Amino acid sequence: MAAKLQKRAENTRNRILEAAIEAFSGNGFAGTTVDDIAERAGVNKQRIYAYFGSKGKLFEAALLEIFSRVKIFSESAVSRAEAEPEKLSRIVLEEFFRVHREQPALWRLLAWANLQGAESAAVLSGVRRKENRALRKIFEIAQQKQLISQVKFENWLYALLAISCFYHSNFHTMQYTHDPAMGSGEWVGSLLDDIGMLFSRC
Amino acid sequence: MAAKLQKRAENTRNRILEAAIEAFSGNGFAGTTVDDIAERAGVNKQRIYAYFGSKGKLFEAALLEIFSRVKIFSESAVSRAEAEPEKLSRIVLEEFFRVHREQPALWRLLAWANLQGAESAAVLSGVRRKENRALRKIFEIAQQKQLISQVKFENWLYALLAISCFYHSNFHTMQYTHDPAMGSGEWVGSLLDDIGMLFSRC
DNA sequence: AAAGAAAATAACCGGTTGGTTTTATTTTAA
DNA sequence: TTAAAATAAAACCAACCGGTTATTTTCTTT
Repeated sequence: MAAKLQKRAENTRNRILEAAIEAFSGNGFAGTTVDDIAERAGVNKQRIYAYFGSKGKLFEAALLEIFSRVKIFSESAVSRAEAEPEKLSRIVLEEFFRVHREQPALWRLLAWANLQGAESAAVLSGVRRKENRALRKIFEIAQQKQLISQVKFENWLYALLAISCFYHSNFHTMQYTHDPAMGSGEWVGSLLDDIGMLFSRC
Repeated sequence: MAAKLQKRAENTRNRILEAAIEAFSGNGFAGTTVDDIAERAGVNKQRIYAYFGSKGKLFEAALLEIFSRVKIFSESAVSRAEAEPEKLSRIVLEEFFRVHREQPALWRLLAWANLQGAESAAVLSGVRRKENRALRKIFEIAQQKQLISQVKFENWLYALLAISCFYHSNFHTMQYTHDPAMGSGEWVGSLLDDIGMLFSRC
């Protein structure tokens, strides 16, 4: 870890990280060259090794960085959920869809990392714990009010994460194997309606 | 397309396809070398170009091949569903989990293909149409019997596909960002229970 | 303002790998 | 026997990781 960087160095480091997110997200680890990252960042290649040590460690840094950049749950969503707790599942789902649409680098980097195996994933240890705890509280309140059926929080959240992430991460192939209309806004709307219905209290 | 190959040639072609599935599934397109595939297949590298033309076309062939090898729905599952149609969602979900566990090459190749963009996905055009139709019939019968709530078949199937595929394709990272216990059999059992509950009629 | 430290660049290279093609030769099947 | 199938070996050219060295620019401290 670089102990104390000057402002300029910090800026260079950030530009490298930003470029790494773009490049790795787009082409994966094996498909990305260090030269490409250097060029995107407008930085000399040697700086990459100076600040991150190796291509592999840069990938891990990029993976960690994307999590710190992406807020998975907006303030406005929280207030919506507090105002209409009976629509909690639908609101959360909409948020997840929005995040994945706006920040494709998130699901893409995750997908690359998972395909590569367990190694690079370890940097994510404990990430998102705070957000999950906050969401759990809202969930439990809604459940106490009998607005959500008696399922475990983990399973409920897992399903919403899966349904939103999978849409983006399998978009291309699912158009051929599932439904060619998947790309339209109405399709997503109908999906959210139906899932929201299934997830509301029985 | 090779018009009429001798038995030996057919066998060689199949060995290449098998090796390509293994290699591409494990290391992705950029991470796999043609030499590696040739070695796995026990075949001269030149044969690959003779039968498939290029690394890219071989990838597409492997993607298509894995679909023809994987039956997504077993006979025994069909009979279970006919015997207990009220458990249809749970049965289908179990089947999907089983397929992805037994044939990781399926979700892996799909994940690589989706990350690469739209190009290689086009070979999948229409694949699985027959299976989807068969499943739709079972679904509609269960819905007429009021055993499943009034959601669209596409949305219902989409959710089950997402929940089962995402578990495997995001297993490593989700252990850190969601729940370290994800790997246990009880975890999956609990998930299937809860999803099955949510998806049964309200 | 000058000196010294930190940050960044330019340019190259060494060794390796990779996709694809070619040529010549050998094995197998009809 | 003859054609198809397969091998062996090399070659081409481009790209890539990681690192080095020498030089220049910028910042901080005195």
